[in-house]
Amino acid sequence: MTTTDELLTRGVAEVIIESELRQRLASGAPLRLKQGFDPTKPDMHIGHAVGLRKLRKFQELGHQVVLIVGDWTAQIGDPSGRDETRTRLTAEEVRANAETYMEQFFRVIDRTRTEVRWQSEWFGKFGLEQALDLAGRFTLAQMLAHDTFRKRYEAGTALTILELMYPMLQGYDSVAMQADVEFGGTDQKFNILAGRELMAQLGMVPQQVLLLPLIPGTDGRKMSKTFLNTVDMRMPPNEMFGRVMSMADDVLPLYFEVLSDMPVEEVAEMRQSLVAGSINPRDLKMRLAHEVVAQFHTPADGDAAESAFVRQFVQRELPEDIPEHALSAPTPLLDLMVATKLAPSKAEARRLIDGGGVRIAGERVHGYDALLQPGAGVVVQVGRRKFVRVV
RNA sequence: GGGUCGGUUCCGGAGCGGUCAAACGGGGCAGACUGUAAAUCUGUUGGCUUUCGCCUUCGCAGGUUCGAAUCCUGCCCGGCCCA
Repeated sequence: MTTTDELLTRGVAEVIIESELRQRLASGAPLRLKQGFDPTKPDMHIGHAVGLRKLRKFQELGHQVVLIVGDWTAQIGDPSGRDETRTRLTAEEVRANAETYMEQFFRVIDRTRTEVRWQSEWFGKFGLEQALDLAGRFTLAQMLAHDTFRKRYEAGTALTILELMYPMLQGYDSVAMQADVEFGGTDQKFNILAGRELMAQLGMVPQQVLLLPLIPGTDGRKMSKTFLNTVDMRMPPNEMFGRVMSMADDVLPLYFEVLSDMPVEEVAEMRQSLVAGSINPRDLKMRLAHEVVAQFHTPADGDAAESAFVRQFVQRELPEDIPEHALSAPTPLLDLMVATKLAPSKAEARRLIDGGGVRIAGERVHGYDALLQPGAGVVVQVGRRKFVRVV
């Protein structure tokens, strides 16, 4: 059983207001834990799982999770951290994305102690009168306290009134759901505090806040779809394993802290060992990659992905699951590469060959004129991870 | 409504009549080194063509010119200033 101390410190960036939240936890009454997600993309990544895992720990202590599907806010687009207005999504796009979200939520959290609510339940019947009332409860000065808004305002880039409404809508969710605690990444601080503000104005007990750290992606920057540096919850095991292995070494302690159940003492030891250089980071990363795959798929998938990784990248053997491509006649290499998607165009295929990135049966290719025979069974390889077997 | 600056290849951002498929940086891809790490170094980054070359691309539509991303006209979109 997780202790309250660990619950509120492990993998937690900030608690507002800690003493109050401790009191409410101590009271023993089940709390309503709110977290919202804007389904702007079909895939969730393991950064999202950080918050979900924390919710799960609370659930194990008997608390109730309320997931808000931000079908309205997704259409505005959270301006936090953005230097320009986001593209607005249509209701249909949002709905389709939300479908896939459900399945992903429940890879981590307990379905039986979760209430899923759509914003359209309350905003769908929101009238202009209510919208204006909401807008009247916040001042421009308050909004400009938000770094993102202030910077854009000062830089003179476009900033719509609609975007200013975003925090208000998210805040209203907390009112509608009577949330006791709201969970979110550190980038959500302003929006979540707007919820506290609104609740207080309406005479409710302001929600407590648990802010979770944002984790870095494969390139060291914040994990985000926009940067193409994510490890997605729905990635196939081998790819997921590989992505984790390509992570920078210094993410290891944080990753173990927020994405594994490794005891905190052990995480602390690991951090020291890494600094002291008394442990090979690669071995730890293998363990992490295994842990991540086991968690989002199964432990057996984790084992399989690990041995496939060792075979392919450590021992440099061919992977087991090479896609096959049947030929009916002798085929020029360039055509084959395009047909099998090893290269997006013949021009790119030539560049890859020039750069020494193409191999046939393990031998580096030098000219463009190689011809592949049907039934040859040879493997054509581009780079270290793209393979096709010609049959 | 008026004035003014601007819309360039994935992104940022040069170019301002031919030598422009378009500098430079970022990102991506490939190679070297490795632990598919980081850092570093190298190459490459519209398509077709094995060469010559051809086609599409610089907000949109026309026009001037032997020739335009570059000049002109109209339109659309954004920033700033004035009202």
